[in-house]
Amino acid sequence: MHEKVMSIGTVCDLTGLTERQIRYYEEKQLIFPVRSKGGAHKYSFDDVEKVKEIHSKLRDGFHTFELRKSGKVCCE
Amino acid sequence: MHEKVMSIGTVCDLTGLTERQIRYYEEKQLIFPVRSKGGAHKYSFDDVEKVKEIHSKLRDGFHTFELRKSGKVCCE
DNA sequence: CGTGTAAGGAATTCTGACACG
DNA sequence: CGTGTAAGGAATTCTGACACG
Repeated sequence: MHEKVMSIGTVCDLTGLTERQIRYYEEKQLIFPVRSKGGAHKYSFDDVEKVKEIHSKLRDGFHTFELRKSGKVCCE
Repeated sequence: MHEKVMSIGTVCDLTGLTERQIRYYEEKQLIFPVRSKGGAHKYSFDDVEKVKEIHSKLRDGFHTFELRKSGKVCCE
């Protein structure tokens, strides 16, 4: 489930989050989608799970830089 | 692996076929993608496998209507 | 810090059709 | 029959930025 095949819109559907949130997590290096020819970001099912967990941790009071350092959401 | 999450471009990448071929197999009711809000077709990994097999059978001399009837590529 | 939004451009996908054979 | 292509429109995604706080 680490094949990067879905676009951001699908990730939004699966997680219930917005494009903005997903792109922000990516900007903070918590997830690493691949780029297709046209520049579109492609995500895997693993990424979907990570995004959900990141959002959950943020609600618990954590910050993105803490999540990155702790490796709590870096499962590769 | 039956979750419909990828767009046709990704299916092309994974199968090596063209959009035209994939849409044709769909027109002949050999694969059944779901539609997202915007009208885009979404495919699953199962669909990718089916597409590969359909193409393989066609090269072997079969016709789309035969594949549909025989159920050789209808694994749902 | 994490997220919302308006902005313009670029790439993707869709449909129906003509073509070959 | 199965696939290629040119055609125009609609929906998607991208990036950088201003905003709040």
